[in-house]
Amino acid sequence: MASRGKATILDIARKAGVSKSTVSLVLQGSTLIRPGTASRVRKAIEEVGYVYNRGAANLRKAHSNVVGMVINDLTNPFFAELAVGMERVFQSAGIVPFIANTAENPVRQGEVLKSLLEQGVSGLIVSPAHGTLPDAFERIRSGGTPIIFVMRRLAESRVPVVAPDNPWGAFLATSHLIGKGHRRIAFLGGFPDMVVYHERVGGYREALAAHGIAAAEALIIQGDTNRKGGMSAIETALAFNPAPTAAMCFNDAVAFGAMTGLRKRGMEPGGDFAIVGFDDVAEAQHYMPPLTSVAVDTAGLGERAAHMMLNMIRAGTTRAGNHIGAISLIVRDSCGPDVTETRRSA
Amino acid sequence: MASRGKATILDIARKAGVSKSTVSLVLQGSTLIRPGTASRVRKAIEEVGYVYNRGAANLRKAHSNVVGMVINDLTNPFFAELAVGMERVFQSAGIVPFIANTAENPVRQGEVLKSLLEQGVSGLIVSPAHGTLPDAFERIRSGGTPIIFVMRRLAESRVPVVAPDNPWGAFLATSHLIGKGHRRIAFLGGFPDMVVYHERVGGYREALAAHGIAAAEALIIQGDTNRKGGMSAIETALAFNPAPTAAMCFNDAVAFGAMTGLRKRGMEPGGDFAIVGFDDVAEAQHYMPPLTSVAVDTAGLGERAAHMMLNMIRAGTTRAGNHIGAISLIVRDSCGPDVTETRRSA
DNA sequence: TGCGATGTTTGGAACGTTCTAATGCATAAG
DNA sequence: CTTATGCATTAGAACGTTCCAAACATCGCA
Repeated sequence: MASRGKATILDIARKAGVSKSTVSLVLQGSTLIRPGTASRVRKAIEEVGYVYNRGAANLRKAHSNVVGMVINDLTNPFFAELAVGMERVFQSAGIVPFIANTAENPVRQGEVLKSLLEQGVSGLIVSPAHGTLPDAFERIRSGGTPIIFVMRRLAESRVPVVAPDNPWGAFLATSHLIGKGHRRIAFLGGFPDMVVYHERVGGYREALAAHGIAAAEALIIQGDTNRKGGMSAIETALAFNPAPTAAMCFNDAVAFGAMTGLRKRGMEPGGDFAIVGFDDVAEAQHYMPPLTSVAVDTAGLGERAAHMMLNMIRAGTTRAGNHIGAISLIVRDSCGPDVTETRRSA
Repeated sequence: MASRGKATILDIARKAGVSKSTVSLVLQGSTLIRPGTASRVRKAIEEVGYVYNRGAANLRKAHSNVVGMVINDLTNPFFAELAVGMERVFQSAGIVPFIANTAENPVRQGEVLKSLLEQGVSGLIVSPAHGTLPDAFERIRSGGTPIIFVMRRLAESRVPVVAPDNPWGAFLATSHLIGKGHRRIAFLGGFPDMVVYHERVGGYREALAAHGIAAAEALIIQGDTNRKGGMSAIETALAFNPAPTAAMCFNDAVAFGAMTGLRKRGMEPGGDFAIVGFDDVAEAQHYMPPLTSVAVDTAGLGERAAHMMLNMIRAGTTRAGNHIGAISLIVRDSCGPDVTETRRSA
């Protein structure tokens, strides 16, 4: 019975002795149908194990209750948190979020985007993969599908963005390091083709300048924004002479990697070298030593992005203002005690 | 042009001066169409910015190229890794995996499952949320949709499972602890309504028995299978007198939590108390101290599950054999040096 | 010239839903 | 006893695709 061809609205209409229109009405909870009829229909639905065919429905309705969230790296707990933050909002708004991972690969991102679009998503929230070209997104946007970027933005793009205040976060973090007495401070991780990179390096530079410290370009070390990137970046940093005594990291993953790298060289993060991260992932407070980091209110940003998307969908527009989230520096132990004057000049 | 109503196969047919059937054929790469015609059609497609409507297509075709992966906790890196492992396989098989997170909530899981089904997925890979009842899945299965469980299984369910060799893993890990000289060994985390729990506790018990150690029921401490659960479990464990000197943890997240808990009490994991985890997440080797853990070949399990699903879809069956993956104990520093006889009796 | 074979293209029905307009049927109003 | 008013239900066309069967074109060959 259930095995050959799924049951349709028509089957259950027959079973309940009504027309398909009535069943459809019941399905969408119309108040038009008399309660008695409605419950009879519902019983039939239950009995047949009917599953609604949203594809067929969308064919007529043209708005689809599913949005896509395209994430560049789901194995980074930060993005995982972000994703579940958004998911929560969508779920309670009755719309279904599908998560897709691009593994920082623009080609894969293209495929994923295509699939989502073909599936008829009514909106897209994207954290673009490293190396993405903006035109694909412009095309989607001008095609009428609401789309917004989270965390990352693209240089020449007019897609609305939800992101933390990167320059200010980096400024605060770097200033903290300077306040501890450090003067040779490295910046680890990220690539110049990411806007976020410029924002964070910018904040770092400004902090140095504000304290009259000349930025040493050689201490700005590019690299992948994950643990491995952090390990090799710190390696490079320590090879310089004189070596830096502290590092501002592109994000927490890089910071964790840098810490591991330090230990490999027999140095203890916090004691021998100060590290500050960015994102303040859940792990940061449990790490050894607990990581000083820029908290960006991950869940809050996710929720904000989701709400923005909801509004865009409701309003049927592809435009919206940007949102720059407030940040705060969470001081823990990874920067150790203040560095003394004598040590600094050593 | 693009703004009012998306372009359809018919629009592009008009544009290319052919029939809709021809366009459809081109779209599915049929060799029937003359190359010249095909490229003319393709050009038209490009020009209009046409996006394929998979919903409409599935209406006729009845098999859908999308599978759903339902994960109980995406913020646990272990499951994130598992998900991307599966994703890779699916992607290269030309089918689109949608990831959904249930946040360990059976109600949410129900909603997610419903949505996925309505969307017309051709298969489902699920890591069931804690507290799930099996009947929902049995219904899906008997409805003809291939479904398999990963990592977790349900007691009374006949759904195929891909999981690591839990009993053997726990046996090995516990034996390692015993070999180090520990006799009072706690088991931390998990709940008895999870099959995995029984498997792992079972292995733990067997190891104790094999070495003639009586299991102390009070040292088997239930709790959430995340960091927080680990923190409170170790708390409970240490309150006993005599306190245990080592713990086998349900998974790495619990182990990390337990380590944090130890430090809170002024004890150093590895030195003062031995900890072993389960899963061997990427983080384990970078932790302080590096965590001894049971490696389950996460990516491998994910790939295996994905391939199994692919086969089921191709064969049009809802049945398949279980797969129990081999495990191996990765010894690192979290169990410290051997405990001496005198210390053990202290 | 007619015929089959081969290769390319096409019309139209079908898929499962929504939605508009129309229907039937009470009841209330005139 | 009509006629309007409201409520509950329904027929049928649409949505964008696939696929079958049929049509058309071209060709070689008797």
